[in-house]
Order: sequence, then structure tokens, then C-alpha cells
Amino acid sequence: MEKTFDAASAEPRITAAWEEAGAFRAGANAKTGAETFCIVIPPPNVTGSLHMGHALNNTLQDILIRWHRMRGHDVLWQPGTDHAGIATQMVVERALANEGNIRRTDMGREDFVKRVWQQKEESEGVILGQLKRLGASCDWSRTRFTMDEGLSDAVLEVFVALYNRGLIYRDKRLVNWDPHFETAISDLEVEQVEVRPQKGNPPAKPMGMLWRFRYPLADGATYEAPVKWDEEGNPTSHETRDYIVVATTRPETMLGDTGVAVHPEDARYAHLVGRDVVLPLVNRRIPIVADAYADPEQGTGAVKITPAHDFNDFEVGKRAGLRVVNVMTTKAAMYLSGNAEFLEGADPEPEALALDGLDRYEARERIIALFEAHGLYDGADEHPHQVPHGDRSKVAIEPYLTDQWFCDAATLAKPALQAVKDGRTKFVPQNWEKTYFQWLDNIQPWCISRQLWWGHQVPIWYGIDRDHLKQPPEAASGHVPMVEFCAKTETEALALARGYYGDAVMVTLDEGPFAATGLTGREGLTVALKRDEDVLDTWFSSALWPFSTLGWPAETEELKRYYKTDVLVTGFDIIFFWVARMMMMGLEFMKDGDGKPEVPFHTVYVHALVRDEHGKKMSKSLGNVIDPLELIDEYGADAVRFTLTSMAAMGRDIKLAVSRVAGYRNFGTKLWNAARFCEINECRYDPTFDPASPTRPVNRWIVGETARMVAAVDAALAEYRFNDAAGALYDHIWKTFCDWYVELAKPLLQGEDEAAKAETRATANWALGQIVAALHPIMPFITEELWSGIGREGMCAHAPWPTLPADLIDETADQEIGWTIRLIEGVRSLRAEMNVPAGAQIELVLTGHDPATAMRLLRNSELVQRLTRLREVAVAEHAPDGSVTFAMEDCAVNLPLAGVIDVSAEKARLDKEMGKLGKEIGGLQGKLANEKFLAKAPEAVVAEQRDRLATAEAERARLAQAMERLAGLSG
RNA sequence: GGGCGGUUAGCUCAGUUGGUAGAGCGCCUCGUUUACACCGAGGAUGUCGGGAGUUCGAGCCUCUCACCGCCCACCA
Repeated sequence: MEKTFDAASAEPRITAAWEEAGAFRAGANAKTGAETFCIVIPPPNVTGSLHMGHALNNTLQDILIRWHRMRGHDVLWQPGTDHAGIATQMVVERALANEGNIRRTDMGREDFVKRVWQQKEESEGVILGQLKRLGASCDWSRTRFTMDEGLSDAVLEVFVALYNRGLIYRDKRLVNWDPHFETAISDLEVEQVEVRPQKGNPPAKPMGMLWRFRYPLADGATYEAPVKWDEEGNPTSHETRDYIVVATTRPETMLGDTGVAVHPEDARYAHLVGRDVVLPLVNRRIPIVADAYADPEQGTGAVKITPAHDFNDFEVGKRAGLRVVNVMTTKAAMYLSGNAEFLEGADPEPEALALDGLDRYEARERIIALFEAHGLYDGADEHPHQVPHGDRSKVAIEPYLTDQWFCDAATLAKPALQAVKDGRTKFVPQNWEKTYFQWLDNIQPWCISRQLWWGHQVPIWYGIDRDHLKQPPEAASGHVPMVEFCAKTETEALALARGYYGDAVMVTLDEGPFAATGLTGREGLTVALKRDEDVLDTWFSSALWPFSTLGWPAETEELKRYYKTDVLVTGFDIIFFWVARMMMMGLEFMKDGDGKPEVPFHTVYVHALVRDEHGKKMSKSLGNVIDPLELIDEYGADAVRFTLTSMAAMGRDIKLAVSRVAGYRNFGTKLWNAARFCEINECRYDPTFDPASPTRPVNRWIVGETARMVAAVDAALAEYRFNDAAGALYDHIWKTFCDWYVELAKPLLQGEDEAAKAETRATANWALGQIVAALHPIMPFITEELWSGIGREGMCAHAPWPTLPADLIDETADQEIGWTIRLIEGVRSLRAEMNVPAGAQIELVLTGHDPATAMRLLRNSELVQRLTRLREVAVAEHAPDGSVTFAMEDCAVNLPLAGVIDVSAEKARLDKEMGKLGKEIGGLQGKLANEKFLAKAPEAVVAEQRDRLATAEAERARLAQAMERLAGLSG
């Protein structure tokens, strides 16, 4: 064996061997009749590359998967990738721009989508290859893609079913509009960003301010407005005004104002309710209305109402019957000329019309200036506030009135809530349930349509309402009522349409671009159906992942066998996006054996997010990404995996320290060299070895320690305490096995007693085999290499998981070895403290012991001598003069150092030790003198304190004796 | 505004039913004795954020304050 494990060369070789053997196929290594264990991977974006979050997420899944597979369960880890609508479209558009400024719109939809597929084919292998480099043991033969044929079929099936159940519907309402991507997005894809007034004069962008504008009352009306108040808030002076002041953070939307609202009980304005104002610049008469939404404490108490560009205003407008006037394009530029809504009832100033086509921020600046020029500007205050932004585009979203498809999430949420309340699905850690409940309790309709080209196209075809078929085209040029045909295929849609129109009408498909006004029925009897151009939210298909990947809607063997799946492993950032929606869809479409709705998984394990050193989410745009592949290159996948596993306990953030990766690489090397040691000492594999058979305490001890370690790992993994599993392995391997067992075994392995040697060799190999197997789920590569290296047959990935009965733990051997270790540590410590030269051969004299202790020492004297470099070990009545001494619970250990010893230093040392013991004894005595403690504490605790006191007192007595001896010497 | 976390050694963090405070890294001393210098031996370092309470006993439970962070909703 080499001195170190060469991860860079071994990992690809091992990966290939696993693949060739089909080691990760569903059911591989399963015992007959074994229980199933299934995880569906959170599908990475098809154009993505492995980041730290993936590395953590997939390491944890792989640990569970490998653990169960080794235990002989029927395991499936279902892999795949996500088409990731907006993200992928963005990637391809950027690539197109780099290639020479071709825009998506110049290419046309068909060519563009073709181009995205091409990109998908190119990059899918990248992310999957990276998962393989991490060691992920998915059943790669079952890899799926959210837009492949089968999964698309599932999407259609679900859409049509939900449509027919009335749970998907089309609605015209305000949505979050992303002006960059020119699509609607869901509430979840919006993030609030605080905006503050920008520095500079003039500021780069007018924002973070609250501007006040005067809206003149119509017909020259005036009123007395209070301008000063006394301490009790009663007005003391008034002025005559012919205007009302409104305050806004979004001046540009004033072009679409259709009202001004005041609170019904606001005395300042009550008399104005019902009157009109003339909207400046636009010259549109708009009413002053009373609505409780207007907050007298906010701004001026009078609020401009723009139903087309604000969610609250939209509601106010509905209540007050106000018009909805959209003044922006899909790119959030001003849309004025040729905008019939805007022009109706208005007589815009030329300088207002000049704003047409301007970006909203530029328009804002110009409008403020126009108000100033017209003498209607009433000042402004700094007003930092939150502005919604698109999470992908990072631009401010615009509330926008459009037709969109919605999913009735509130209805679907009910069973999803109940399932968690009933414990049919559990969150680990449990506190995430609260987050889940909170969101589902307040869930809004889910906007599922996107105005993108990359995704599952909405399976809806439109045809003109049959009662309007006979109208001449010119009469139908406005809003023509349409009917929807929802079907999985064109053929089915045509059939539905034929049923609707009857035999007298010819129904065809129109492949041309969609336009609502073009949907006229042909005079005579032909209707051309047009398909809805929108695609579905990516998460719509992701929501089906746990059953669509298993073959649904076909009733496959895998679906029967592996649904419901076992545990979903994910970060908390997608509980809403993904977990909740999988719950909804699973419960809506899947049934258990009794025909009852079935959850997609019984456990959701929520892990932390890997963040940068400042606790920020790693992201390309921030440039704070640590690339897991670079870490794998440098330290190997095992080290990266072990690092992430050992940090899995952290609450919400993992701040990655590269130094730890190096440390765990060293840990692998340590194990590697322990295996080398065994090889050099001919510790060969003995298939007939029975771990209960060793007779030497050292061997019995390591068997017991191994059993303890495996039990700890099992218990930890069963409760998803990954870091505890890693910790148990780390301690056992480094401290117990390498630091102590290997050292304690050396005398036996290198001694003359052939029987002891044979037993130790077999035990060492056995213990190493257990270690390698138990470590495999976390460090699959080095363990796979070692498995054959220590003479085992087959793959470590299919090795039987260690099962060690607790009766392998031998208390007697534990005590003997534990005592010996403490003795060795004591001697070493004393030698170091006394500055005894490393080469100095000194002796040890035991005093104050009973015969059993003496025997114990003599049984282990060879070990003790060797590990502490002693010339001789002896027992005596009295310590030799000039000894330094330390106390154990059942003896005093003396090292005669005549001539070397510094008497006063030794006295000081003993003083210090006795002081420490005295303090402990004082505390224990106090406790044991406390009647309440004796009365109320459990007996075991009281007994433990008594033992501890006795030990401490005995040790102090031994040190006191040593002190007396020293007193007889000079110094 | 609602909710959830965090505050433990110089740094990054563990600490599972309350019962002698731990790890890794870093630091100091010694050491290349044939598994390993990606190493070994020894060592130093903590009013467990502040305060109060419950308890025989609190890092852990309760209350409160402070600071840091996240999520949700919303403030024209």
C-alpha cells in the first residue's frame, strides 16, 4: 500500500466499477422480502452546476441510501433534473447574447425552444457527472427530466384533472409582473428589497422618498384646511385650499389614478367625499372616495388610488367602483399614446403624452419635475421602504392586470395541512412544521402560468363562443367571448370542440401566433382553435416528482413498490416552493392500499443552507461561491462529504471552513495508514472469526468499543443526526482504534506468543472491517478501496452492515484497558511536566495498592513499559525517596527521579493537585451534606457523588503521603 | 407587524429526556521509537450574551433585556 490514498486517481476508477456492476440499481443488494427505502432527489436545474448546497443535500441523501442498501433493504434513489423555466431560459438568452446579439424574439419560439433543448442535452451530463463525482449512488439508469415524455404526460394528466375539478381556472387579476422577463411570477418568486434615497444630487434614481402632490378640486371648489393644532390635537388655524394633498412613493403611477381615498372617519376630509379632483397632467376627473384602507396616520391621510398598479388600490377600486387604467407596457415603460384606457375621459397635457415609452423610473423623475413646474409639488420626505423584486431578474416587479391561470391552492392545502398535523408526514427538525402551517394557512391562489417559451405549454385551446359564430368579423373586433377546451392532446381538444360546436361547424387548429382579437369564427362554419401560448410554472411539474418519476399515470411496478417514498431531504428555502406543493399534489392524486389519499413521503428532513462567511446565501451574482468541485479536486470527495456531514447539525447556516476539509482528508489518511499497519503486521481476513472469541483484554475491549460505535452510528442515522454519526466514527477510528488499539496491540503482534498474535491479527482485521463498512456511507471511496485492501470479497457498497450484539461489550476488559490507559496517560503527563528527557529510562513503583491492583499492573506491565518508555515496573510498600507521584483511584504511582527532581517544584505541583482535589471534595461534601439533595435527587446520582467523593479523598490522601515524604527532603 | 433561529475556548461550532463543559482549527513545549509529519506525546484557554425565576442541582426549563440573523405580511 502507498502511504496515502490517492483520491484523484481512485475515485473515477471506483465510480466506473460501481457503474459497471450496476451497484446502485433499484433493489441492488436487497434481501428477499426486504422493506423498501426510496428517496427522490431534489432535481437540480438541468443547466446548473454543483454548488455547496447540492453537495450537502446529496451527501446526506447518499448516506441514508448507502446505509439502507448495506442493510439489505430494497433501495431506490431516483435521480433526475429540472427544466427550471425562467432560470434556463435566462441562461440560454445570455448565451445567445454572447454569441452575437440574437434575441429570443428574433428567433421565434420554435427555434428558440429547439436551442434550449440543445443546451439541455449539452449540460445535463455536466450536473449529473458532478453528482457522480460526489459519490451519489443514484440509480442512474432511471434518470428523468421534468420535460421528458413521461413526466410531460403526468403534467397534462394533472392539469386536465384539476381543470375538470374546477381547481385550475383562468382569471383576470393583478399579478406580480416581472418587466425584465415579461412574465407573471408567483408570490413566492418575489423578494422584498429595501430601497433608500440614493445619494448624489440629483440622485441616480428617484427612490426611497415619499412625495406629496396637490390634486386640485374640480369645479373650483375650496375648503378650510386646518394648518395648526393645539396640544390636544384641536385645530387652531385654517387656510383656504382648492386642492387635496396625496402622498406617494410611486409618482409615475399617478397617470393611472382613478380616485383618491380618505378614511371615512377622517374629519379633515369627510366633507370632500363624493367630490371630484382633476388629475393633474392628465386632466381626468376622478372621485374622492371613503375607504377604510386610507390610514389617517400615513402620509397626508389622502391616498391616490391606482387600481391597475397596486394590489391594495385594486381592492379599493373594486369596492368603490373605480376604473382600472393600465399605463404601462409589459416592459414597464409608460404606455400612453394609443392607450384607449388612458385616453378615455382624459385630456392629457402635451408634456404628459411626451412621457410615452419612457421607463418607469425616468417617467417618475419627469413627473416630479412637472408637478414642480405646475406649482402642484408639495414637498417630499425620505422614506426607506420595501419594494418587491423578482428573485431571478432582480428588477422591481410591477403589479399588472392580465389574464393568468390559477390553481386553487387553498383547497389543495387542506389535506396537505392535515397530513402533517396527523403526523403522516413529519418534519425533522420539527419546528419547520410551524413554518409550513403558517404558509398553508394563509395560502393565496397560485399563479401557474408564465409568459415564457421554455416549459410545459398550457393544454388549453380557445375557440370563439358558439353564440358569436354568426357575427360578422367587424362586429367581433372587440372583446369576443371565448370558450376553453382543456385536453391532453390536440386530438382530444378537437373532439371536445366538435362536441361543443356540433356537426354543422368545421373545427380546425390554427398554428399561427395567438391573439385574442384574431379569434373570430369564420363566416360560415369554420372555427380555428388556438392553443394557449403560456407555459406552466416550473414548480408545477416539480410538485409531481415523487410519483411522476415512478411512472405515473401508468400503474407501474415501481410506483406500487416505492410510493410513498420515505424521506425527502431538502433545504428550508424550498419548503413552500416544493415540499408543500408535493404534499398537495401527492394527496390529490395518489392513494394508499385502502384508497385513501397518500402523502409523498413520511419524513421531510430539513437541513441548513450553506452560506458564505457573512451568512449570505452563496450566489454567482455575489461572487461568494466556494466550488465543491475544486474542494473535491484538492481533498477528495470523501473529505468534502465528511466535512458537510459533520456540520449538518448547524441550525440554519453552515459557514464553510476549508481548514476542516483538510482535517477530514487527514482523517482518511489516518485510517488508510491504520490499514497499512494491519497489512504490514499480517492481520489477514479470517472469515471464520467470531468477535466473541478473543480472550486477551485488549482484543475483547476493541470488539466492545466497535459494537458501541456501530450502535451510536445506527442510533444517530435513525434520527438524522448526521453529525453525531460522523463524530462517533471520527472518535472511534482516530482515538480508540489508531491511538490506542494499534499501540496496545503492538506488543502482541510483535511478541513471541503465537496464539496471542493470531488472535490479535484476526481481531484487528475484523475491527478494521467493521470500521470500513460503518464509514462507507459517509466516505464511500476510500472505504471501497480499503474493503478489498483488507481482503474482503465483493464491493463495500454491498457489504453487510455491521450488526453487533451488545453482549460483545465486556465490562471487565473495559475496566482493565481503561485503567491501563489512564496509567499510561498519567506517566506520560508526569514525564512531560517534569521535563524528563524522552530517552531517559526510568522506573515506575506502585504503592498504596491492593493485591488486585498489583496484579492488574503486572498483567499489563509490558504494555505500560513500552508505551511510557519505562525501564522497569515494580510494586512496593513505600515509594523510593526522590519520587514524583500521581494518584489513581486505587493506587499511587511513583516515578523515582532522584537527582533529577526539583523538590520545591514537585511540592508546588502536588500542592496544586491537592488544591484542585480539595475544591472538588469541598463541593461534593457540601452536596452530600444537603438534606434536600439526599432526599430529592435520584439514588443513582447520590451514589455517584459518594463514589466520586471517596475517589477524590483517596487520591488526596495518596498525594498527602507523597508530600510528607518530600517534607523529609531538603527543599 | 407576525413568526423562527442564534449568542458556549482566539476562530468555526457540537452539547439527545436538567446531574463533573467538548471537538476541529489555531497557539505553546517536546518528539522523526519501522502505520501515519496529512503524524505522535504533553499543555494553556470558558463569569456557557446580561438579569431574574423554577429546582437539591440550570449551558439545557420559564420570564425578561440586549445584540445579530432569517422567513412571512405590509406600511400610500
